Amino acid sequence: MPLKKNVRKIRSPAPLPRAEGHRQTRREHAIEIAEDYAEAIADLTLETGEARVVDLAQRLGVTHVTVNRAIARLQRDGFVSSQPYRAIFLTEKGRHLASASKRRHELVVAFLISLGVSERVARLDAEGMEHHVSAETLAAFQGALPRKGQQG
Amino acid sequence: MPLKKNVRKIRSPAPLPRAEGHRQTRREHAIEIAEDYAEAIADLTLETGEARVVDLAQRLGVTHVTVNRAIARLQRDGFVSSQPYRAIFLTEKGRHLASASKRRHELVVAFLISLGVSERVARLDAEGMEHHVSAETLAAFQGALPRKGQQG
DNA sequence: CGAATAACTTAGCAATGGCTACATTGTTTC
DNA sequence: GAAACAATGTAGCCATTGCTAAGTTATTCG
Ligand SMILES: [Mn+2]
Ligand SMILES: [Mn+2]
Ligand SMILES: [Mn+2]
Ligand SMILES: [Mn+2]
Repeated sequence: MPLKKNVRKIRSPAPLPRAEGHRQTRREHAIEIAEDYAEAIADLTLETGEARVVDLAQRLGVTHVTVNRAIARLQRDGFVSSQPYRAIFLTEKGRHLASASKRRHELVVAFLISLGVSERVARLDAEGMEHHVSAETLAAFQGALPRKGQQG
Repeated sequence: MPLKKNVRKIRSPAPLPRAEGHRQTRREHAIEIAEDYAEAIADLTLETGEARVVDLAQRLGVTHVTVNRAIARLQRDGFVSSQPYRAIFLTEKGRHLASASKRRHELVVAFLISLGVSERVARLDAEGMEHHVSAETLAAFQGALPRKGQQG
């Protein structure tokens, strides 16, 4: 029997509509690429002195064309600055995003390893999980980490 | 100094190229919607007797049009069967996906709560994290869960 | 220096997944 | 049974994110 009218349901204390989780997930996905690129650009700059399109493509597992267009979006959104045929640089905003992302990423990896997950799988899973770990959950991960309680 | 040729680097034991994590993440994102819809359809069918477009839209936080097109893709991929103006049903394949997804989802929520994360945030974060939790990591979550070691 | 090569850019295709506006079909209600 | 309404479907828009093919620019090397 389709087309049955929605009955108004009586609820007690507003129990977190399920849609909220999906909305949050979509929001996180919308900035995920910015986070991964920022991290990669920061890493490459540190490791090799500059971030080039080809190296980003290699590291992210996409073609250089995909990187090119992503960089254009990141520049539009204020995360990087770039000029034609030159290397890519993070803006202040981009550096902040990179360092926050990098810290969270490494914490997630360390936490998974501390749980007994193999390093390989920890690194693979963390690449996706990291973007959905809120501040509260990150703090819980950090708190559950064995030693060096400070932050080292 | 841009346009510097890539130097061939000498490596020892093949240390998991970083691109692999990003590739895995993209693969997971490609089936994420199927997983969430399968779960939602199974839940609604159990709770209210059938899964209707409006109820799915409500639960997933999108418009009914978005649901409609998603259902078309799911049917194309063999996860659901549907006829115009009728409710939506899971295929065998869809039911399997739903039950695996539901089990993983609930385990992730329970694990986060056991870590001290508030139920609200646990539910919000789990909605995105779940799709990136591999079998190995899920087992580690389960192993770290307080009691009822079996699976209840 | 000029040719070869590597890196980068541009053009254009496709799938996904969101939307609004409008059309159609079932269900309820009078 | 017809009007009103709820639900579903269709048309068409847009942004993102992947791709291949072809063109352009910078670097390197003979
Ligand atoms: Mn990532
Ligand atoms: Mn994700
Ligand atoms: Mn779920
Ligand atoms: Mn989910």
